Amino acid sequence: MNNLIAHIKRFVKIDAEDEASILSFFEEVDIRRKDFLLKEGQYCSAIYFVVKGLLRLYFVDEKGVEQTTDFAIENWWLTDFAAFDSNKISSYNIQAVERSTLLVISKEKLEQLFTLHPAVERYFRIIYQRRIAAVQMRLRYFRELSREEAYIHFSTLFPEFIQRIPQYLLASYLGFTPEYLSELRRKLIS
Amino acid sequence: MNNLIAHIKRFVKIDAEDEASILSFFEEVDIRRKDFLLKEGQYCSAIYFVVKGLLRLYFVDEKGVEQTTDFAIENWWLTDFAAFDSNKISSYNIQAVERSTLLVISKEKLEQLFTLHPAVERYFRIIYQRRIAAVQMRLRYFRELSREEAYIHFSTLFPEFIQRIPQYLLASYLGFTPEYLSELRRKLIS
DNA sequence: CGGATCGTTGATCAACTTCAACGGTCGTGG
DNA sequence: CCACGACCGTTGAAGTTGATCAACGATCCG
Repeated sequence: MNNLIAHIKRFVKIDAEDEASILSFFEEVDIRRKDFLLKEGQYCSAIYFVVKGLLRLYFVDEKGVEQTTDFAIENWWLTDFAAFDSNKISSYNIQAVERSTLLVISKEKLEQLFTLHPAVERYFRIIYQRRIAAVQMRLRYFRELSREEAYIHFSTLFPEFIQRIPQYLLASYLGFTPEYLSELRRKLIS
Repeated sequence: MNNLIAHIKRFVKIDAEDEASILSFFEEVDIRRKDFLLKEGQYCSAIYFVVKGLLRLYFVDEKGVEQTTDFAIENWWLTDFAAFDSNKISSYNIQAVERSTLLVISKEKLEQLFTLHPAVERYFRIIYQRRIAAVQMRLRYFRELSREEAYIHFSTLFPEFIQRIPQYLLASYLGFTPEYLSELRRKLIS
């Protein structure tokens, strides 16, 4: 069975006969490493479900440095929510860190899907709620922990994830420079 | 007409005859300045809609310093989403900054309300989506701007809000010390 | 094999914190 | 209505954390 349907079923009940109808709203997309799903300056009218692979959301700051603000692995949804919600131009990029398989749905189709299958709207209400909880926790860690503690925390919490991404992306995600991460690692090994 | 109903109607259509039914799920609560709706160590089984007034969400860090992570003014929802969603004990406090009037609903009642009035679940899906967009933007400002720039940005964007809160709460919200904010203000005035 | 990409190292520097002390103001009880 | 105490904002000195810059080494991939 499809990953997405399995994920939806973790949160809401859907009839077996509705599964195909729900899936028909989505388009499956394969994307190579380093390819883009969204580039700064474009409208962001779709949301992506990661079936397999790894995506990142980043922006480029005024100094030209890429700042990674989100990752998405299997069973995660990703988009530039600010642009998606407001129908404005995005100032973010979405790029594949690994070769990835996605399910894509446009904003309009998603709204049609909600109307036809209210259970899916409930599913989104639930995963949105969990996401708000997750972001709240992340903001807290960012606030409460020093950079060193944040690195230790994150790398002990998600060791398998650390393996999948290059170090400079982790540094960017945690909000510091690759040089500093390098220094931290040396300090922590000894 | 009630504030909450007006707010819901900004996002979804509801029948006039449903308004009373929806409101009957909520309890109106008045709370004095400095009083608490939630204390660290309690379960957080309710969510609050601010009819009038101003709330803050904060935690106490390992040094004993209060860290304010959210404010809620009129027409905003507030809770500790991490604790609310997971049914775990909260590590946050919710306190009234001003005398406030709230509408309160428990998690169970909210779920009953969703089932009885799907339009309200749609309303929550929509405001959750906007909230995720807002938090994403906030995380970006936090990342992109220096403390000085963050202060300038915030105080020009929400001048009337700045009036309502003491300076040490603003410093806490922006993630720095009251002393540093004081220094910034002096520097910026001259 | 060759070039680009990624991680490392060390020196210098800026941003922000910490701590301690002081002055003003607000609200509350006498 | 006044006086007192708690709370809040300010100031300055010293200390930390993490950024920046430049250069080098390793590795991966075409």
